[in-house]
Amino acid sequence: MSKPTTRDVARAAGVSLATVDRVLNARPGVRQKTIDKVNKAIKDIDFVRDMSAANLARRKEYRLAFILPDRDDQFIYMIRDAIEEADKTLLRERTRVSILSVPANDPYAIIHAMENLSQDNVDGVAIMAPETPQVRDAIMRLKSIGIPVVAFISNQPNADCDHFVGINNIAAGRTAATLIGRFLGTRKGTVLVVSETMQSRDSLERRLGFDSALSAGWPSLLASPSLETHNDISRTQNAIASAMTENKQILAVYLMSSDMQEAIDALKNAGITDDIIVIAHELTAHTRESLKDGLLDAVITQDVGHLVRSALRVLKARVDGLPVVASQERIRIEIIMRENMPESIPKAPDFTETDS
Amino acid sequence: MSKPTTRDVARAAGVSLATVDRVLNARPGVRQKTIDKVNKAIKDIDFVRDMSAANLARRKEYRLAFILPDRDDQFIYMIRDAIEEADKTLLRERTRVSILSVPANDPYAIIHAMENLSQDNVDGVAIMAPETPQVRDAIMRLKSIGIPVVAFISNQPNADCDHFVGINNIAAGRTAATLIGRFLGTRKGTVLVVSETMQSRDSLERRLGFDSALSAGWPSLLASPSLETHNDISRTQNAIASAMTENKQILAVYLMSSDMQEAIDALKNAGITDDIIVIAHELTAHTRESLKDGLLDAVITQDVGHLVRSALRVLKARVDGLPVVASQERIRIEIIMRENMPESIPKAPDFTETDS
DNA sequence: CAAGATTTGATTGACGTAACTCAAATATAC
DNA sequence: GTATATTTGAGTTACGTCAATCAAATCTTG
Repeated sequence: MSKPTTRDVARAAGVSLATVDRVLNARPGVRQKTIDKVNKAIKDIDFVRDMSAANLARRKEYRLAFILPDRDDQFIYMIRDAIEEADKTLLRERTRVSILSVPANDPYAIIHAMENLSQDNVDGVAIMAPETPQVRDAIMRLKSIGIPVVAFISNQPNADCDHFVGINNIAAGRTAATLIGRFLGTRKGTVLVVSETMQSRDSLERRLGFDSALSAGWPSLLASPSLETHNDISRTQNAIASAMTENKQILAVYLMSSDMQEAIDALKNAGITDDIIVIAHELTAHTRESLKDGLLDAVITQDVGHLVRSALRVLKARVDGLPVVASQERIRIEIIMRENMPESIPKAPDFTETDS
Repeated sequence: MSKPTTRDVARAAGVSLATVDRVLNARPGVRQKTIDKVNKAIKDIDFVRDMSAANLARRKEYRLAFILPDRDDQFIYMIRDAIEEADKTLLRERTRVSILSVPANDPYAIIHAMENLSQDNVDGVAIMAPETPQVRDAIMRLKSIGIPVVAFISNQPNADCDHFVGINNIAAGRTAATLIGRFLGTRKGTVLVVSETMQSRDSLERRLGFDSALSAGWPSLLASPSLETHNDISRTQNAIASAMTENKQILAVYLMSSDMQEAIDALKNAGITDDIIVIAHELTAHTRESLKDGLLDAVITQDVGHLVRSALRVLKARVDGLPVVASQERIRIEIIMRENMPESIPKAPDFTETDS
């Protein structure tokens, strides 16, 4: 006996095909009693709706969009690449993925971009943005008009997003502290903490996790106040140089934001020695190089490909009203050292069929 | 302009729909000249065949199978669970996944199981088995009758598998050595290496990576010869107990095989102290517990859900003659410490639709 | 150049679901 | 009880591809 179809459901429930369709697609005009009858029949005969047939018939296209800051940042570039690759591969699954770049320094640009989104633009949105009341309101608007929204990399705990695709930053901070603590053993001294800004929730959470793990596990190590670089090269140079010369007790450095190439350069210029532990976030071309050099001792990272695909899967599931597989959507906190650094992955394959 | 269909291809190539179909599905009776014409048209108008429609029309089911050892092992259990979960979720995509358990101690059982496989059983196979000439031959037979095969967790470099789904075990060994080296700093002493067996390629590779990284980075640390437990509890107890008492210089222990609960128990019984670093493989209920206890300092692991899904994706792509997305199929070597241990994930959701 | 073989065209009915219409049946209100 | 609103049935067309048939056109070969 082959797989049951909607026809079988109709027969089992003693209703017509039209009614089954109404129930399956949550169309109005069906009594609760009938709905229950149909659902029972679905369970009884173990019906699972054939998504390929459904999508075919529905000739639906999933139009999904990412809103990203237009920062000039290796990490953002990697995300872009991953999105473009995903767009290519998902073409055959009737899914189009687009990127909306918004100026990172203009807090209203993102609001305007989001205001232009509606049902006839887009079916789902992934947002990477700092948490502000305006962004929250814009997210709420999208949700209210029935567009699923996921928070991407930066969480938006107060906007009621459908999902958060990203790592637990408190745990990431704890991990950084643990690595530094274990690498330093019983030595006594200071850990210099550098962040692009402490305005963002991500930084605050990392700092929180870092401090709690460090003080709990390695009381002999003292974390410095957060040195903020604000994306300003000369400022970064000066601040780090003076921090390194003033404080001779610095045994480790925690670079809390992503792709802090200026800070790494500054450390080099300040004549940092090999025995000082340096930990950074996100494996990019830059951090990869510094890991090889030995300047960086470990990088805490998340897989951008996985992030992007996870966001797309979740959005698609939301659009279809399906549950998500929680275990698949957990983004892992990865620890990369020189010894387990993956080789650079070749670019996306081309999609000429390889029939023979 | 919406997505091009076979009809558009036919028009662009100046041939009939039937011919396009013949070319697309590699049916005989088409001149090379015409084939080229059609392929050019496909490229020109950027046609991608709609797999859902194709599968629907073809009413094809993907029947995929995993061959697993029936070891009584938490890691294997986790793999089983992941496969069953995948089977449930893939039901709606006309994919059935089955598990063939073969006795781990009987080297011929797997051969017999594989001999029973043919085109009318299965469309693709993932094999987790030690590398033997018999297994290699059986894989070659499957390949020769057109069934894609991937090596699962244990590589089969001499059988010409379509893919290897698993981690680079040399890199895993290197990672273990690096963690131990960095955690111990400049201390001098011995690292006890324990493996279930050294017969398997996995163990050999891990050992290779471990030794090379340890001797290169931490010449003050000496790795012991591999202590083999052969899945024998009392033997494990005795061997570890005597190793620990005889050699007072043991600063670290590397448990090279998966789920070595007996070895962990033996270490406990031998009165292992907190300052001895212990590293194990695979995050299971057991190792998770020992991480919490503080007995284990780190676990090197691979995500079973990812492993299973990756194997299924690759097999499906092979069946369809499509390329795989390399970056998505890279299995990561994960480092888990107490501080970044993911909470236990709730079991698979049930699949009652959540339309509202 | 005829006979046969090969290649191509035109057409049709699946596959399982969606979306729509119109009519018929049933429920609810007054 | 009738009038009205709500719920259900029956039927149709479409989605993009596959698979098959049969006829027509085009190539080979001697």
